[in-house]
Amino acid sequence: MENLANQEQSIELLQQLGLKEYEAKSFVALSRLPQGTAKEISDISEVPRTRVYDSIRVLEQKGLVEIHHSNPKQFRTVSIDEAVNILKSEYVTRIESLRESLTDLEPAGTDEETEITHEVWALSGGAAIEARTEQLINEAEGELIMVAGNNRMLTDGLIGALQAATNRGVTVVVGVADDSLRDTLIDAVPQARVFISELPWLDSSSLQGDETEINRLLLIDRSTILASSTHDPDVPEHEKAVFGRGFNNGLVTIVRRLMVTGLLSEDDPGEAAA
Amino acid sequence: MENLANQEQSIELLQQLGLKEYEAKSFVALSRLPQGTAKEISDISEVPRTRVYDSIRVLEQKGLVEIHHSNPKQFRTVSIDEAVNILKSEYVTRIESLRESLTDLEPAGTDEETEITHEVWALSGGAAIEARTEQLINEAEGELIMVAGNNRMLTDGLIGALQAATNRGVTVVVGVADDSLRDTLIDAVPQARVFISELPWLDSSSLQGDETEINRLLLIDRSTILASSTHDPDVPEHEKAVFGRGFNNGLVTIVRRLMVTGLLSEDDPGEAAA
DNA sequence: AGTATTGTGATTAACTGGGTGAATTGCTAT
DNA sequence: ATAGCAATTCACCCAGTTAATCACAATACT
Repeated sequence: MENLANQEQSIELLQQLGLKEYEAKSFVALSRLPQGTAKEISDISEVPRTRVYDSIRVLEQKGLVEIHHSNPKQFRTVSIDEAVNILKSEYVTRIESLRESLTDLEPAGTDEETEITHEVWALSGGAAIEARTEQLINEAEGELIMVAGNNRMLTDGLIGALQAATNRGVTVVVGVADDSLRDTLIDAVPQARVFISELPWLDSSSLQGDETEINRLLLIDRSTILASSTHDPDVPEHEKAVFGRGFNNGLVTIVRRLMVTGLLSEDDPGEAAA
Repeated sequence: MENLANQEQSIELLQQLGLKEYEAKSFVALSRLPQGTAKEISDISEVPRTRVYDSIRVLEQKGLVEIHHSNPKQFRTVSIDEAVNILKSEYVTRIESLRESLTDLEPAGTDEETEITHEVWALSGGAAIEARTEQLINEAEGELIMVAGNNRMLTDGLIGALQAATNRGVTVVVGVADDSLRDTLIDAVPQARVFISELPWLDSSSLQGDETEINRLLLIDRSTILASSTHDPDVPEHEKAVFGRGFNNGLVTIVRRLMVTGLLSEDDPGEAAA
């Protein structure tokens, strides 16, 4: 039965990569055959036979399928690796062109640079949040406090950034979820202070009906914070974050107080005063 | 005015990468501003003000835009690099998932393995054709004749494959369009016989009204051929090819005769007999 | 020739996305 | 407070696209 799932997933992915439903289904059907006619494809996919021809024609023009002009026509896919590489190169070139053309867009001159007082921004998506996290870490000048509610939040990239931060003299305090990561972190970033975070306000179970987990907490130089949460840690796209800047920012003030007191007093009250 | 073109291209590319028109336009507009409100975005894009909100919301969920929840709401894009990386990773994961799920699709058991007598297949797209070319080169056991109607047809990958072919004892004959490539080829694949192809049947100008150029010609072990052509060498997607297998295949027979006689007798009649 | 199968084209139905305006919300200035 | 204005959301319509079906021509097979 897992094959069924594979089939569904293949179709889904192909559609996300720009193919139409019939094209995706025809391609997957054809992938399961050494070669096939319109009838055979129609039989094992749910594509009306009369529409297989259109679909295959498009696939052929994308270079994913070969056509043998006999009667009945025979079709077959190029190898999976070829097909995937074709799709990949298509997107790689698009992405690179995009980077270039975005880079030299002409700035639009709306002179009113509305100053934002309480700078609190919302963003979502694991990738975006991680990128922002790394950027903030690199901005740190004096102190950096970070709590990872979940081990997979501490990627190699972030650890590298933490390392760089300690190297330029930033005080780094990191909370992690369990021992294993604690040890690797101590290895990688020896100057950092690492602890196991068991902070009560991290624990969602204390709040009834709230399945939201806190993923990341970041406090940079006591003036910039980033907090992210998610309902389902397995779906990075659902991660949501707010981040705020400015010592006098309301959000920053609250979180700063929570983190600095709660955190520094937790397992080493001595440092809280410092 | 080049900026206008950049703007157009950015919008186009973003749409190809899966964004809707309004989303793409909003993103590009916002990219030209340090930050902006719905009104500002609507002014410099052609997105109705009331639809900016939908669009931005989607962009935010993709991690491309940050939202400042004030009134009026402020929006801003993440940095270009972040944005591009997010899009890239999105597609990289999709491609990789696709490769996996395609790889273990269950083969469909249509027992009738219809044997194909005159195996002549059509395929299009520069990438697909090049991949097939390389694969055929790697199949060669005894003799390999290749003519590139155009210098850009001889990529590094192909040259590498040719090299490998000579190393396993395959006789390699390559025709190229001009001296410069000839020299680099001789360097890279010393055992190959390289010549400048000025074959009359390669020259489209001899045929009135036919703008089609021959791109590649490939003859493997005198039993497999690949021929590709294009109307416009600058648009790789328009390249079309046929390839055929089997010593007794009609197409193969004809092309084999054309190539072997016409080619080998052209600048060195001595070898034609051999 | 007759019948089944294959291929092409046209036609209809369903859906998606662009475009527009009304209803709601929130702020500001009487 | 409340009228007025801007900002925001919501709901709807229209057009283009795509899915789905049908009718018919072309081809092979008996």
